[in-house]
Amino acid sequence: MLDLKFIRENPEIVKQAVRDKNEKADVDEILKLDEERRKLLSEAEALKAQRNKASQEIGKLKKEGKNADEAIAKMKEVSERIKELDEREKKVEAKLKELLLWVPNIPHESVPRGKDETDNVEVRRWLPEGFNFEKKPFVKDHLELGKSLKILDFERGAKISGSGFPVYVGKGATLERALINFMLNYHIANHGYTEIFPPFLVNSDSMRATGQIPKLRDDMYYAEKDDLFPIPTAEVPVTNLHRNEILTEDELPIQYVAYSACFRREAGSYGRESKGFLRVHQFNKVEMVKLVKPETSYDELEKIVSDAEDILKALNIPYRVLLLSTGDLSFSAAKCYDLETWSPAENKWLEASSCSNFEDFQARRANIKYRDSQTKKLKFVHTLNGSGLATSRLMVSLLENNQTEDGKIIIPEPLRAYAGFDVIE
RNA sequence: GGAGGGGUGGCAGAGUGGUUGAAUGCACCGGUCUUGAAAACCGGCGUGUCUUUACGGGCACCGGGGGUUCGAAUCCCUCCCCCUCCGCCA
Repeated sequence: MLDLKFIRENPEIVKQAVRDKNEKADVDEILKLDEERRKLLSEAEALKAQRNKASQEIGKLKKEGKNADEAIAKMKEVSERIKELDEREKKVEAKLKELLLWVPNIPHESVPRGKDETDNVEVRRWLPEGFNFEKKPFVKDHLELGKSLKILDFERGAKISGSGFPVYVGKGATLERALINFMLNYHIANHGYTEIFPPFLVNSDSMRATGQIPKLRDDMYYAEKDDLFPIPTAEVPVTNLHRNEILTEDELPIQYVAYSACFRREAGSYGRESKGFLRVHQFNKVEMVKLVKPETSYDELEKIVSDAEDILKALNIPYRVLLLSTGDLSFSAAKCYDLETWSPAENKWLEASSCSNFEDFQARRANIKYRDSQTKKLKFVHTLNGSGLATSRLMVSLLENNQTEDGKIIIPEPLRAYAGFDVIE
């Protein structure tokens, strides 16, 4: 959420952001409601001041045993008028708040302006020793590998839950678990994160705070009976850990890493990159979340990207880093890098991580502040998160890049101790 | 799911309709004292919002929402959360 005062003072910047992000929030309507609300407020508050004063007088009169009927009758009228104004003000405010939730965050000045993902900018790429993009003739895709090695079962997943719910079998299941543990331990040991194991179902306040609702509501699963949402990412519960809290400056930066299953309806995306692991309704992800002081958040963003890259380097997986253009930038983000891993079978890059700085956009919704030691004032923290990483897309690259001519999978060295085997055959 | 108890400022904890935004203690900040520190003493110390060039002023907030009243932390309704006991259960 943006600061209403900021919108009031910089409507053109906000409108530009709405256009750049291909959103359709009605800034003019917001400004109109804002003005109306303030007008109603000042009128109602003047009357309340009058009423408060009179009520004190009445209290005094009664204490002295004097008659206060006249004053009471007069205030009764004033109270009626206040009630009327309050009701109108509340209606306007509710509408205003609803509209505000649809205003996207403003892209950072360093974000390239563009209409969609085709305008994203490749920042760098990293390729293992001796790697080349030439497709070897024996290369199978992850579906074929999963089937021939009996480590992935999409058909039975579809039977028990529907398409997009893969089942990991045998060494496939173990490898998935090894990958998760490796990534968690790596971030804890080398990057200074504290592990969180969060709830996988959260309430609507949490979903609103991180920005999933209202905009992405249809992409979320929902347990109506209990008013709970299965999380689309650990970002939601972990960022919300400190919702409505005032942190001390010396607690910052806070760095959490969390594994969670992630649940996404992916409504309307059928047929689009939906093969196998490329788009699923449930997947596993290790997520990094940071709460930091505003002045450090862009440095922290670079660090979080590099933390995710370290995993890919350790696993020897070819990847590239993209800086998203305004048109591809998510609703809540001010700046975002994607990490894409190479799939030799698909002959293309696959998004495996997304690292974003939300500045104070989420903190404002979640009401997460800290007290600045210099000014003694409360300020909103900046929040960031990055996948470190999502296993499904990563698994595609991992399997495909490590297959041998005779159809085996060589397990990358760092995962062997976790998996307990060196090869899948 | 059933029965009972409870949610007040950073924390602890008073307060049951009329100068209570809220006693008191702790914590915190400034000062006096001290070579320094501690103790003691003095003073300060919530958030949001509206208004004002500014100083300041208004309003709201005692878990959330609604109601009664001239007036609500205090009374009523409703929801949420926490604790204890019972039931069920991985």
